[in-house]
Amino acid sequence: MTLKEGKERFIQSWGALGSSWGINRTMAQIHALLLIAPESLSAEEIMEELQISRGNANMNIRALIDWGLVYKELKPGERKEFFVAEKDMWEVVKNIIIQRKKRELEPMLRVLDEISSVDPESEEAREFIEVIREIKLFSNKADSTLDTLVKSDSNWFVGTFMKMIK
Amino acid sequence: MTLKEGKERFIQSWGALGSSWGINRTMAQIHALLLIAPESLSAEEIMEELQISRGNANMNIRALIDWGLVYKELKPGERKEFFVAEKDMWEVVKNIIIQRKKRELEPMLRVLDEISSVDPESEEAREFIEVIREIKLFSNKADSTLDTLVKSDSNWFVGTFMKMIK
DNA sequence: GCAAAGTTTCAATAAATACTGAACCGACAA
DNA sequence: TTGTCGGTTCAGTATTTATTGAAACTTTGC
Repeated sequence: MTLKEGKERFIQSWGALGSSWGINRTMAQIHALLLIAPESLSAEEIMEELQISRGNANMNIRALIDWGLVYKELKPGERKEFFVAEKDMWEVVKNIIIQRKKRELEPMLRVLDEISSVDPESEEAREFIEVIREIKLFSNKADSTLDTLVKSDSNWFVGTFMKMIK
Repeated sequence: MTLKEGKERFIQSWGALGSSWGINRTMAQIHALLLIAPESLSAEEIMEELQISRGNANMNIRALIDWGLVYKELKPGERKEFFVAEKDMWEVVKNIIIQRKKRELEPMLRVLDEISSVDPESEEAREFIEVIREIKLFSNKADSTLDTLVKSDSNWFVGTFMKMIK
């Protein structure tokens, strides 16, 4: 397989993976492109490589920066911005966990709290409250487990975890 | 908050959560509806409750069964099928992990293997191979961690994990 | 102040995804 | 054999989501 084919395959697959996880294809592809880029790239280069418009590139690059997966790099003397991806996969996953926790898990926990307040006037209502309580319990546990996970370091994940739970 | 409002809020939020994770809104809503239903429901009842068509209901119920999140229940004497959700959240999460691992992580691992075979003829190619190698290493670790996770029981998650890693 | 180089925004549009509804299938009972 | 009750499928359509491209904005140098 040639380098060119390999790169294309990777970008395409990473894009597909993203889109089945609710991340738009282009955003994932830009991420892939930057992951394997030997140097930081400018918006122009990204547009060129992926055949996308300026607006699209800009918005998705911003989103990647928001997620902490890509950094802006200002080269001295150059007026335009360059972008590099975080290459440490543990950092990548940690940032994704942090963001999704904040954007999805936490709002869900708030909803679960709110709806716990239905009047327990009927048997059905009491059963509803109970189901919600269990989901809440589980979600809280997940929430704090993820917190701990995010605080721990890469080594822990790569090395210790497997032994510990065996 | 009334029971009706609470249920609606839950179904709506669960649907939204699903759609940000690449699961279609209706599928997540049916799941939510079944999670809080005091009894198993027929396709008709689901259609009625969520205001969706027969075809839509049918396809998404099948998908939920595929994922192991919903069971078919045949009531004696009744001709039609009824559906119940798996209520144990740990089982729910486990099944989702199993499915997504199979559908997304494993194919990705295969792609990473394939593209490891690019000719290391240039310096750039060697760098590419190295980046891919690291991603592969990390993904394999994630893969086996998830395997272990799935094999362990609910108690482990709810009870022991937190203490262990502190 | 003005032009050049670059970035951001967003309304219009394209593309992807989900949904509908009608036709079809199979099991059963009369 | 025919009719009924449900389940399944899928082409056409609707809805949602992503993308484009042009205008507006910002920064910098002259």
